[in-house]
Amino acid sequence: MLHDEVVNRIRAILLDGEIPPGARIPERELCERLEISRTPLREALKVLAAEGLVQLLPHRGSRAAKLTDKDMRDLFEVCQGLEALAGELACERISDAEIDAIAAAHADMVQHYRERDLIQYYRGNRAIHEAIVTAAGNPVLAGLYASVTARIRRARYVTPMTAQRWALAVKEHEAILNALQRRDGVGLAHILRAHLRHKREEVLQAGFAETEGNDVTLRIA
Amino acid sequence: MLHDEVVNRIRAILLDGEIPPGARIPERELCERLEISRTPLREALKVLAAEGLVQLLPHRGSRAAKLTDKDMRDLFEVCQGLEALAGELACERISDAEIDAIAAAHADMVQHYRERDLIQYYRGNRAIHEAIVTAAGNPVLAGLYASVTARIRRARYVTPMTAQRWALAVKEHEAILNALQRRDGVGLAHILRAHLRHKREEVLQAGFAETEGNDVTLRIA
DNA sequence: GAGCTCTGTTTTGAATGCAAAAATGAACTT
DNA sequence: AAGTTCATTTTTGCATTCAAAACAGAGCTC
Repeated sequence: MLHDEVVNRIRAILLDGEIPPGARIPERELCERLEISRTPLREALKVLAAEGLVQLLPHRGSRAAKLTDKDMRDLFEVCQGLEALAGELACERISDAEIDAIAAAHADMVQHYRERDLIQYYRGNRAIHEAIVTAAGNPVLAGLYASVTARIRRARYVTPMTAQRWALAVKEHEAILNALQRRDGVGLAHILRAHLRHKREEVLQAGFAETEGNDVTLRIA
Repeated sequence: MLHDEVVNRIRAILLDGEIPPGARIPERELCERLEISRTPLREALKVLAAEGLVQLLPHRGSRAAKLTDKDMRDLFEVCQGLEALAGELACERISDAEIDAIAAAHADMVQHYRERDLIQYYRGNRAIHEAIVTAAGNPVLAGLYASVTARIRRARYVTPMTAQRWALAVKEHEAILNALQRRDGVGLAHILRAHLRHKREEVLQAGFAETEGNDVTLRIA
């Protein structure tokens, strides 16, 4: 198994919440499961620590990173900035074919909204945002975006998605698609910022906080 | 020696250009120099690879990453976005004391400009930009910024800093300080973007490209 | 009975050893 | 002489080993 693959598999385990935030990472167990020895496992853990997904405590092993409200806020803030930048760049560089693909994904997502299928809706949502970042044509940006969204997503949350909020989100997405089609970079950046600000408010208002007593209620498998 | 320290020392070696871009990283030699064995060294190299400073080639060792024109452009683009975001946030959160400190650093830098001391000027310049990022009060942002600027700086370049360009840069810095003092986030973001765009143009126009034949002329020790 | 100390166990972090892959280079072919 | 092939050397990547640090728990002190 290649180094990157080891990193990705452990990342997936963390993102899936299989090792909950704050929990110790069982070195020996993971070694057996991935059928590797401690050396490559530890290399991967250091990489993930640099990414912010794992916390290393000298002589006390590694734990799955636990996010505070502040961390979450910071991550959203940066995510906003990155998406806004991606939106602007995407408008300059996106091809008609890419716009069509995003329009299709958007229609798909709206359909899931109509069916009130939250999971599929989220999936479609994510695909659109990722497509915009990809369309920006900047791998450095894409890399940072992936790292930030991974950390956010790792804290699996379910916001109490009210009908109003959901409707608003869909409306915003329509505006996003519209701005893209008009290739209105500045407008798109603004909409994306507002969109994420709303998302953040939802999440934080829902009482996100990965503290001892408060992390079970909001987590889904 | 602690893990992070190993990473930092190797990072410093790379940033200092002691191992030029594209060059093989001599594992054995570095081990002797840092007085560590291969295990911790290799852990550090994987971390630096995740950061983008080192390139790992399976079964062929690691090399100091080499940046193309495109990489450089991408890095500057992201850097612009991050600084603009930092500027906006800083205006919301910066304390009077921090503003005073930046004003002092600015005066210092202007003095170096008057003395035409480019090295000191660059140093002061960097300190101001870093202070703004710090003032944004967002460690996630600060971390990404550090990673991006490290990669940019690693490609040590000397742009043919003409009198006009230098004067313009100083003028822009005055506007930056001014916007900060007025706590004009949007304005500051704009100025920072323009400032970095100019910087990028300088660097790229100067013919940056870490290709085989073209990497000596522009590098300083 | 609460708290401290000391000892045995576990776990961590790093050095070493070993198998496999790549680089080197000498001999050979054309 | 240029290119190819094969054996030798070097380097890489990982498993294992080893010392030191943290942990756990029994016994001791007060």
